[in-house]
Amino acid sequence: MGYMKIGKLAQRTETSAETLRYYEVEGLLPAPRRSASGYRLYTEPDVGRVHFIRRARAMDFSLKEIGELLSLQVEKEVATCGEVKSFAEHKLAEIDKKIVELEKMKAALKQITETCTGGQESAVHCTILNALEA
Amino acid sequence: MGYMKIGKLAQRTETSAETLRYYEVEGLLPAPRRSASGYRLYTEPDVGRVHFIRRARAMDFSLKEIGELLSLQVEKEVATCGEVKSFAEHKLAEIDKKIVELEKMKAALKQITETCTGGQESAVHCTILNALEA
DNA sequence: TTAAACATTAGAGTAAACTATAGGGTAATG
DNA sequence: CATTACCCTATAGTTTACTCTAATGTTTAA
Repeated sequence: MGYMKIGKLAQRTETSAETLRYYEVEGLLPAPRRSASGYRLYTEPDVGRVHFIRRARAMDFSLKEIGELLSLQVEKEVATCGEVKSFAEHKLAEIDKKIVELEKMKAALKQITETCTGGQESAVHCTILNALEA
Repeated sequence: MGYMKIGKLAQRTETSAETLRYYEVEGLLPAPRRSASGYRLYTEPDVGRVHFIRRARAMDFSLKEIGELLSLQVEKEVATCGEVKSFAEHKLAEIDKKIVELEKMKAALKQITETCTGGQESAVHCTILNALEA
């Protein structure tokens, strides 16, 4: 008990079975146990792992980057705390950079949506178009 | 006078000539005048248009979306300011969501770097999944 | 004047992240 | 038991946004 097949995992993580198999090929998901007939049998922690992947993807992390983040977990028996810490710090800096970039984008877009009336009038004076041109 | 060939436009917009030709094929740049020998001859407004495209790309608008924005621009008389605004607001919401998620991940990583001693012991307690679940 | 730098086209290649298809076997339902 | 739903592998196709190649013609500078 406690095992689920790929369809269930797909459903619970709002992913397709194809994508899950793809993640396995790409090394993001460990090859799970198999049933006698060869079906993949997943466990609860796999759900968390897939959720993590999906969340990171939504943040535009590449699968490669996600793999690196996840490797923090896989190698926990082997890696020293120091290694993990410096890796995490490195990733932290990257994330900070990403946030800064997004904040810039946000500021630019916000400025233009705020000055735009959003009304029915023609877009001739719409600042979004003007702002993007400037 | 006043005309420039593709190399010049590429240089002034920090784009490659290939990319400019690609934008033309994709309908983002209108087919320009040609010299007697068939060279593309661009004018000043083309610089602005390419800048517009590059800016929008930097804000993660897809080429398709940019095409829509450009057509709004072309149809300035027809399009309403509201149409343009809701377009930008949609993008803004997407960016906001990404930032929120990144902040979560940042917190998780920060927790790791703070609880990690950075010493030689095993990293069992240093996983990002644990941190995110907590 | 001739070599380089630059332009043209058509078409192929690239990378990432899926998504779909074919041709099977297995499990669950009535 | 049969039918439907599900799973398997291997492989091919898709999308986006370029990027490169080949074969060839045109400008420009020494």
